[in-house]
Amino acid sequence: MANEKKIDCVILGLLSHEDLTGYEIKKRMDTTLKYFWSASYGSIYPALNDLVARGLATKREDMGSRRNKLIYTITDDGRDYLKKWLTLPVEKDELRYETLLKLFFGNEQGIENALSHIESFGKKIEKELPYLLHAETLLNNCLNENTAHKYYLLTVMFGIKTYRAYLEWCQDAQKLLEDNGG
Amino acid sequence: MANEKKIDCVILGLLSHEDLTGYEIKKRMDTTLKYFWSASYGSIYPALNDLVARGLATKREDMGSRRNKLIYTITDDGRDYLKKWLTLPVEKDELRYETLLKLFFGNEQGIENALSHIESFGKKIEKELPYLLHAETLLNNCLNENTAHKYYLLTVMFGIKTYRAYLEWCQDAQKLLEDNGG
DNA sequence: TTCTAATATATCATATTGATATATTTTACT
DNA sequence: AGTAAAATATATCAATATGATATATTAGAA
Repeated sequence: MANEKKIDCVILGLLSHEDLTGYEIKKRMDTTLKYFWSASYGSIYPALNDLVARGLATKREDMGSRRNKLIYTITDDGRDYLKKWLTLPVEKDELRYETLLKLFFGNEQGIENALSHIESFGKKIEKELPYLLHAETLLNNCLNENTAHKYYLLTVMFGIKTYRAYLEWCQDAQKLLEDNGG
Repeated sequence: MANEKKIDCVILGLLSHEDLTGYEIKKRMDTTLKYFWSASYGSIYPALNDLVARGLATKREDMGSRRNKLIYTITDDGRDYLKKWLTLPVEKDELRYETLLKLFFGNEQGIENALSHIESFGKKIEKELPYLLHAETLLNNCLNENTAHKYYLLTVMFGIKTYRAYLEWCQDAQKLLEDNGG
């Protein structure tokens, strides 16, 4: 049981919470998980077919609508597979920030350009932080309703801590460039 | 001039500092850049050939050794390409942390498992932080030698800020799970 | 001298993205 | 009631990247 594809594990994880369509899985990725994971339709739909073929999920058509809606459910084997993966050591935590790449090579364009990238970065973070703070409040208020909530809260807390560190860094970085300018 | 492949930009960025072989480029990736970017041989070598074909870099054999060593140099066109890319807005900053994924779905395995992933994560960060602190000291001591140094320092400062935030989060996360356990 | 680690280039199956095509259904507006 | 726009939903594909591996040379240690 090696070589677990991450996309399989994420999908099974989401299906362990509730039955979902491929489209809904993508939405979860783009809202809840986007702070630490992402995936495209081009990986989600093939993975769903594959999970069904391997007996880790089942597929049914939604009879309640005329729409071509395919709802996926995790099987017992799928849940075992997910549980097993959860115990395996983490293989890779990767940060891939184009902003830092542009700053690292920043000498080629100079200070104004670097400052503008730092400003854009800071604005993006400032815009997203309120959503994390809101999520933190909500989760703190319903922590005892469902044991799963504290695990969601963990990831939200991570986002808040790092985003605040990012904003502090923006200030330090601006200061360095301005004091050390020309 | 749209659709710049990131691998092309990173390689040109490294070549803007000094002439390098593909192997040396990979080493830079795995040491200096690894905190915010990565790339494999499978993307580096084809990209180098492509850059030469497009006139953005030149290739020469190292005559000083019998080894099959190919040294790459950035051209004026390559430098223009890099400079242009540096002014374009950042397209994507992405964090992809398997640790957070396993924690998000952590309810399926429980608290002990989650705590063990947090502990591993914390140890990994504690191990890497000294290298960043060392780099910070070195760069601060030679900031006026080369204008490029302050740009390197910017990325090191980012690493230190975020790694310290990670360690704080580890403590908060452990506390939450232990207080809220069972 | 011989073994190991580092240097160096290269390829390839597998995996993923990002963009796009297609079609239906719901919502908002007139 | 009609219709335009937005959201829902599945799917595919070229371009790209990874991770593993093959191959060979050279430097340094024992």
